[in-house]
Parts: sequence; structure tokens; C-alpha cells
Amino acid sequence: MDQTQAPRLQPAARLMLRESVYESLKRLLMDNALEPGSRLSIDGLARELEVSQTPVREALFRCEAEGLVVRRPNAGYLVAPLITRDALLDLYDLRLLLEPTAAARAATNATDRDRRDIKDAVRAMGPAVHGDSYQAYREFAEEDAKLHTTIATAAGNPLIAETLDRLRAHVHSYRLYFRHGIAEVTTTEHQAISDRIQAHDPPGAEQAMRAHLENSRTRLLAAYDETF
Amino acid sequence: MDQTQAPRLQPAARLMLRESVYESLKRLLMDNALEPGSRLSIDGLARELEVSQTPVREALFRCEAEGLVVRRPNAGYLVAPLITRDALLDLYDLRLLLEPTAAARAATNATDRDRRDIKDAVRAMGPAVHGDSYQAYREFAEEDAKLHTTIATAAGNPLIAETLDRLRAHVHSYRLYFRHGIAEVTTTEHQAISDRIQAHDPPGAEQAMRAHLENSRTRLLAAYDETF
DNA sequence: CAACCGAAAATCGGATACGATATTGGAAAT
DNA sequence: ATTTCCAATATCGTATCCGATTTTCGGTTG
Repeated sequence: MDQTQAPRLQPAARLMLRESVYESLKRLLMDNALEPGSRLSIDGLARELEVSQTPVREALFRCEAEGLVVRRPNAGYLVAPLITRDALLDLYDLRLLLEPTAAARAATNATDRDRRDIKDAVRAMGPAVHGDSYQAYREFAEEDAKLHTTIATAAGNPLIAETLDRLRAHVHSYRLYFRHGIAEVTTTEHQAISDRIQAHDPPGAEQAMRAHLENSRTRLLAAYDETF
Repeated sequence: MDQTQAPRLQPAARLMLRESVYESLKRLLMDNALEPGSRLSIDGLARELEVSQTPVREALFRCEAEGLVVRRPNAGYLVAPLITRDALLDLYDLRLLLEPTAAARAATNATDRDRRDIKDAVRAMGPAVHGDSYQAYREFAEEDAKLHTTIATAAGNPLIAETLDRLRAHVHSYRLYFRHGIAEVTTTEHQAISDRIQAHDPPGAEQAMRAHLENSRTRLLAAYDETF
């Protein structure tokens, strides 16, 4: 019964190692633990995370597809730079095409379950602002993303929700606010959207969402311009 | 100077092997050379394409992200099933949210270069219909995708063009038409869109694009219902 | 002193082999 | 005919090696 093999700290963790590496990397990136523009060496990450290179490469591959890192052929990966001002405007432009419509549809199509989820998501965001730490804002950003996703899902076309998720708007704003400092948070705008959806008021929901996005864009641009 | 090494047929093809594997796989999938739902073994593909497993795994990873294949954890990959009728409706729903607006914007924002590209793309689609083969329709589908991308790009917000590309609408319709038989092709609708953009007529372009998408949806649904 | 050049070091893309684990398909048994 | 069990097979991750390219760094030159 003696172990002739070298002892394994993690005996072949069958829990989808590539996923956990991806999550670890994403967290490192989102928390700005890695400076935008700095290099990401494959086996450096492998050593740091104590896994082999295979799952690291797959995680980087995925992050590249999501725009979190950029690849230079035969020269490794870099942490993706912060979103530019122009790209930020494009992002909100697209959101303004999709989300007000989604909110209006949610006001008619949402199931009771959907409406409850939306109400819960708004309520969950109140306490998240308490702490002054980055961690607190991070939680807020995640809750915010969840609310918008819930509304888009309630609209009835899953493709719209997927498309919005893919924009990772909350990642960009989080990374910006991280540099600028904690932003004030407006629960009232979210409350207004939820109210109009609960009231089965499509035009109201659409308008509330549009106003929220436009205000959000203004706040984020102000943060951007103050930082740079 | 004698080569003690075994001769290499492709001396370390530095042309990004993962890319070419991805392209090969995508072509196999699009041409329905692989039945939807059938299994895709990693080293089976590796042997067939005469590469090692490493680039195959990365190509499959990418195809999974694009929805061309589906993965069952610890049990390999399957060729993704054809799009469902509901998903087809969702797809056109989203396109109708984005593309008419994009066409209207293109009518105002397009540069001279953009307008020329659009004109060329429409012109290129005339001859492509000639052959009766699948190959001919494949070329048409690619040209069609290019036209829509060009218009979206001319609208000025690259994020919109990316979003539309990611839907891979032409892949879905190609795979459907492949099963159903060759569909007739309407160049007149494309011509109308191009005309309105060339004439700097935003409402006209928007309307022409909307009509085109609605007709396209009708045609594709008819093909779908006849097939199943 | 700055700019350029070339060799060494680091790193990437890929190949290959191997172990552990999970799935699968078929034979045996109820 | 349905269930159980087992062997074959495939995936996922590890470890290691290789050629090619990129980067870095030191030295030479204008």
C-alpha cells in the first residue's frame, strides 16, 4: 500500500479544470490585478495557477474570443486595453437599439416569475452599495448585469439577451470605474424600469430604460473624461 | 548537411494550423458532410486532417463558442443540430431590430468607398446563381453575408456589424436550403436596398431592408416547413 | 551618445505519449 | 425484454520535447 507515485495535491481534479482556470483568469482581469497592456505568458500563468499549459491555453483562447485579452501571433497574449471613448459610445448606441425595445416587450410578455425576478434583482442592489470598497462596487456591477439580463430574457427572445451579455458592458464600466473611483449608484432609475414593467406599461418601460441608459452613458463618460 | 531528421511534408506549417483546422472543420460542417447530431471524435478528426490533437481541440473549442458544435462534458462533441423554427424566428426578429436601422444610417453615413463596395457586392451576386449546384448556392450565401456586413459596417458602428456576423444567419439558411434544395434568389431586393443607400435616402433604405428581411424570412420558413 | 545590428534567451505553436476517469456498447443474467 | 456488469473506447489533463519566431540585451558603428 505504499505510494510509489509522487503524491498528487489535486488527484486529477475532474471538475472541469478549463472552466476554473477561465474563471480565475477572468477574475484577475476584472479586478485589474493585471495591468491592461501587460503581457500574459502561457506557462507563467500555468505555474501561477499550478496547472499544466493545456487548460491555460484553452482559457486564453476563450478570453480572446471575448475580448478580454488580445493575441499577437507567435508572441503571446496581452491584457486587453481599457475600452476607448469611441467604443464606449458604440456600445451604448447598440444597447439603446436593443434594451428599450426589450423593456417594452418585457412589460407585455413577462411571466409572473419574470416580474418577480426583476423585482428581486432591483431589491438586491440596494444593500450592495453599502461598502466603499472595490469589492462592493464589483458586486453592484454583477447585480446590475443580472438585472439587465433578466429584463432582456423576459422580453422573450433569448438571442437578444445573449447579444447583450456578449457586450460585457458591466465589465467595461467596472474596469473604468475601478480606475476612476467608486461611482454613485442610482437605484431609482432601476426602480422606475421595474415599476413600468410590473404595471404592464410598454411605452413607459421603454422610456424608462432609454432614460436610464442615457444617464448611465453620461455618468460613465464623465468618469472617463476625468480619468484621462 | 544531411537530414538526419525524418522529412517533414509540411515543415512546421507556420500558417496557424489551428486556423486551417478550424476552416476545414467549418467547411465540413457547412457542407453537411457531417450529419447534424453525429459524433465528432477529437483524434478521429486529428487523424483525418493529419494533424495532432492540439489544434483540433482548439478548433472545436472555437466552433463550440460559435454554436457549430455542441459539447457533452467528458463525452466529446456533436455536430450541432439544425436551427429550430423558433430560433429562426428569433434570429429574424433580432435582425429586424438592427439591420433596417443600419441601412438607414448607411444611407447617410456611408463613404464613397462604402457605396462602391455595396454596389460591387450586389453586382457580384448576379452571376453566382448560375450553377445549379450546392457549390453555387454556397457562393451566393457567402456573397449575401458579405453584402449585409458591408452595409452594417457602412452604418458607422462596428459593434453592430460584429453582432450581425456572430448570428451567422447565412450559415443557418445555407444548412436549411441544403436540405431543402436550391432556393430561388432575388437580386431585385438587394438592388433596391443599394439604390436607396446610393440615393442618400435613409427612410427608403430602412424600408427596403425591412421588406427584404421579411421576404427572406417568409422564403426560409416555407423551405423549413416543406422539409419537415 | 544615439542608432543599429546580431546572438542568446524566452516563448509560442504544435507533436507525442501517458494516466485517470467517464461514457458506451454489448454480453450475460434475471 | 429489461437490467447488470464489464471491457473497450474516448475525453481531459499532465508531462515533455521540438522547431520557429520574437524579444531582449550587449556590443559595434556612425
